[in-house]
Amino acid sequence: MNEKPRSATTKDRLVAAAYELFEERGFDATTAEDIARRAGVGRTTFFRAFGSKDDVIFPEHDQLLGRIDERLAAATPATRALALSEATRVVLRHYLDEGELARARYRLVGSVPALRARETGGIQQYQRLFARWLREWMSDLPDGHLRADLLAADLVTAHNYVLRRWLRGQTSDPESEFDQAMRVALERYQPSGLEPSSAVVVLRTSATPAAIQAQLQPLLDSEEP
Amino acid sequence: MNEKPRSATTKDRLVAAAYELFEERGFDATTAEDIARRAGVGRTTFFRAFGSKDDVIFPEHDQLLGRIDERLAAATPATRALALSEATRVVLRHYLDEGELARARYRLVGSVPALRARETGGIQQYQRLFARWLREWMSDLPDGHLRADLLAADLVTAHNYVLRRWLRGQTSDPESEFDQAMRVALERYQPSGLEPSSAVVVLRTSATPAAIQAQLQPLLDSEEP
DNA sequence: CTGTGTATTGGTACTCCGTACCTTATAGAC
DNA sequence: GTCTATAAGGTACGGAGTACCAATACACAG
Repeated sequence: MNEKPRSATTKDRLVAAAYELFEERGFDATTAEDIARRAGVGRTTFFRAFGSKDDVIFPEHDQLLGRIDERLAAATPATRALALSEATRVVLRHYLDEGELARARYRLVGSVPALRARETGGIQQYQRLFARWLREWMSDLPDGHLRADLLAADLVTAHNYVLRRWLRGQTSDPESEFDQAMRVALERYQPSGLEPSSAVVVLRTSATPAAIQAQLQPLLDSEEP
Repeated sequence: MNEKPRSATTKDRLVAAAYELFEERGFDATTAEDIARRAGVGRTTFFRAFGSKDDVIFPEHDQLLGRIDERLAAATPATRALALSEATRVVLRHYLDEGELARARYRLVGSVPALRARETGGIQQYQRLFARWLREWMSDLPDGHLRADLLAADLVTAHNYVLRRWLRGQTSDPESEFDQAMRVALERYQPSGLEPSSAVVVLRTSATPAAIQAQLQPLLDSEEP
């Protein structure tokens, strides 16, 4: 009852045709009919597959938002900092996996103001999702809601900082730059007034040593890689 | 050689007509011709005054950006924290002065996704302007560019936090909430690893005591109000 | 194989946005 | 008065997005 492979193929052909034409003649000079024709389908089919011309460039945000939400929902109070970092990493990995497609989108969005607005709208959705969880987690701190909004903005900004460096080809190791960026961003996440280098870990005494090790390892890895 | 009063009146009538119609029948159900007709002008005149239907809602961003840029350009190394706070306050004051108009825009933008995207695009412009200055000021710190981007995001986020509370009628003293929000946001602005409660002040020895007092007073005010 | 219901696609027509271009009118300059 | 410049209205056009209808492909029961 999901999508059939044939349907995915049609969408993929449309995306490929769109990127080709956008790079050939620019976004504004390309009509929806041009894209449809090159993909070998009718104009109607194009608008059925993508609600608008912009949507060809920005697909599947909803899916990413869902994965972030899942990751944050699974966090325990002791692992929240890690969950924030990992949820953000989900987005980074998505773009890294896209490879050249992500770079083509970056070039395109950078040259078309209308698409820029659309992209920042998508980014804002991530930020609001993070803020929703963080407000819940930090609501009893002084200025908790404000600090939650700030941390959400920092996470998204740190992500974009690393992503854009990678998109521009300014880094060959985005993952470790991302680790460092997350460390800086998460300086804001200090539930109590502890030293930045300390950590609070809560473990069930009934847990096996192996389980404890499994939970601790990623925390330690993210501290000193 | 600037605008004539008559021209301003026409634009004002169009803005008023647009807000009326948007609240009556909604944004999408209102055509550009409807607005022009109610304002008593032709459709062509509407598009000459505002480049698009969205522009009726978001005017004069360029002017605000210019004032922020001026304020930041005038900062000396010792007064940069204050300049950041004051530049952000320029934006807040602008919306406070608009009064009910700002609230009408807020209601409208909240209900029309297309306008939301447009608004976040404008916000992003502020953020990028702050980031441009901050990158210059912080470029020799470790992770300076990243920290500059984060602080820019924090300033904009803190501003929006207070502004939205005021727009929703959740505060009667936005200015002092803004002071507190700026204090929290500027925690990120620690050029060296000093205690958060300390400050670095550089003064010319040739300055008169009165001039020193004038420069110090706002800094002290923003520390402990 | 045939008939029937269903889902996907293509086609046509429509509204509206935004732009280009042309015409008109109003207001000074002389 | 005429001449010219500037603001305004009118018309026409291309393209986005929507609604609706026709055609075709497909599944499956009989």
